[in-house]
Amino acid sequence: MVAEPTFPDRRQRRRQETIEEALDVAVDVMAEQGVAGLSVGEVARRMGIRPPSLYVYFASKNALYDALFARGWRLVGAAMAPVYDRLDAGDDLAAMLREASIAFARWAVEHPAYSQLMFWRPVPGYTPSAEAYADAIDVVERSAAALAALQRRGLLRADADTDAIFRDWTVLISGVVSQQLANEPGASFDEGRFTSSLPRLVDMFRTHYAAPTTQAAPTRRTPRRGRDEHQS
Amino acid sequence: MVAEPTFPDRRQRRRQETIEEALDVAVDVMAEQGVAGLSVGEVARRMGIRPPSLYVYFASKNALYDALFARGWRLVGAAMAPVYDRLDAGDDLAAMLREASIAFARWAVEHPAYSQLMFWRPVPGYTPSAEAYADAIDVVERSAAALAALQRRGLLRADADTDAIFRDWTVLISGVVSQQLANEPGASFDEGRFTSSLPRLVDMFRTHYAAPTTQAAPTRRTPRRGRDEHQS
DNA sequence: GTCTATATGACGATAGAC
DNA sequence: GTCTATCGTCATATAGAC
Repeated sequence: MVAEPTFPDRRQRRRQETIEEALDVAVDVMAEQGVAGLSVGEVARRMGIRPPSLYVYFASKNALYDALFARGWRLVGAAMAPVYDRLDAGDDLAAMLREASIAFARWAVEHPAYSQLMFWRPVPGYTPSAEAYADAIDVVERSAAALAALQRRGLLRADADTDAIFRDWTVLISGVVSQQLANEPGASFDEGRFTSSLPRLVDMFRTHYAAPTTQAAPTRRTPRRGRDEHQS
Repeated sequence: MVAEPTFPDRRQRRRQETIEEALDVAVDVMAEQGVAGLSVGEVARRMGIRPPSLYVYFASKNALYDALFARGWRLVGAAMAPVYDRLDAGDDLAAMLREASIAFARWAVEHPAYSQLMFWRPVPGYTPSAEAYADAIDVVERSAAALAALQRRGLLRADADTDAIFRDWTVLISGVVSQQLANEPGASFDEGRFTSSLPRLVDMFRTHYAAPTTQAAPTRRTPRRGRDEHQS
């Protein structure tokens, strides 16, 4: 117990590397065999270890799915991060919506195995744990907050229900992703028949929800004050 | 071979009834265990027969999936049939689009097991056969034809690409269905958060694609003739 | 068409030696 | 942390008697 030969964090780093490798391999397997076709034995085989060894890192097969689910949402969240920044600062509504929709849909289409696990629930007996689900909620709420901010800043019409705007937004994106993954699975994002429709659909959304004023409301204090200045 | 004791078509009817029963039970199993969790043994168990007996009716498990896939598309096609009729005759674009979207989405949400098998591809190792796929194509092409007819009749704008209209339409519907099934699986069609957004989204679609003329073009021969009168 | 019996195999998961 | 060995379960599918 005293004077250990190796640093504990070094052990932990090795461990974490093995876990990451297992997850990478698992994604490959899901991509080839289908999400529900993932098997612990196949992952171990491809890693060059025996199936029981994997149980050192994952308590069960569902724990493996859970790690993949959480990792997927963290990855898509990371892919969206720069977009959120620009959404909070930019003034060009059309460009921002286009960029946001593309960032999400592109990631989803280019990571079909993750997407199917995250957006559909194709694995009998697996439900995301509360911990894994928290990563999903993070992304969803950041997206909802970004749209709500656009509305607060006067870029989206004030007379529309904030939740409805977001719900319609997710329907558009998930519709494109669903159709693309289901009906043209092999196609790239840039060449997909459905992903190609994304700008047009986003434009439809923007036309419907853009604030009537042509001039975007500035972020700074404005002439018309006294109202609308009371939120955190 | 001569003078059979029972009528062949009677035998065939019994056989067909057994097949239908097996499919009904299979849908129940998919609904409970997940689409990929369907097992021949479980179906047999619930029917009160032994697993090998099912192989008299279905050559393999994938043949069972195939029958379910085809049956699902025939069912949704039947559910849509009256809607197609009204689409071809009616003049109220908003009402027709609303009705069509609701008919499809309602069926999908109320038959989640079928829907997941038909719209997503959650079963490792199963791909619909060409025969089963033909039933899917029937429905898709009838829907596309119905929208194209609306455009030809002047209810949808002539300057929009016919394929694009249909693609956007399917994205809307499938987006609603996907989101509803994935995020609020238990909810009824009438109470679902996403299905409730359907009328609003369809209205967005209509606003975008409705022909600019406020007055709908009549179906009968009209003053402006000589053009547009040449289709089967 | 139904059954019993069985081939055949994969899977998830655990025990315990090293 | 890795392995061998193994348990137990479930699955699809076939052979052949009745």
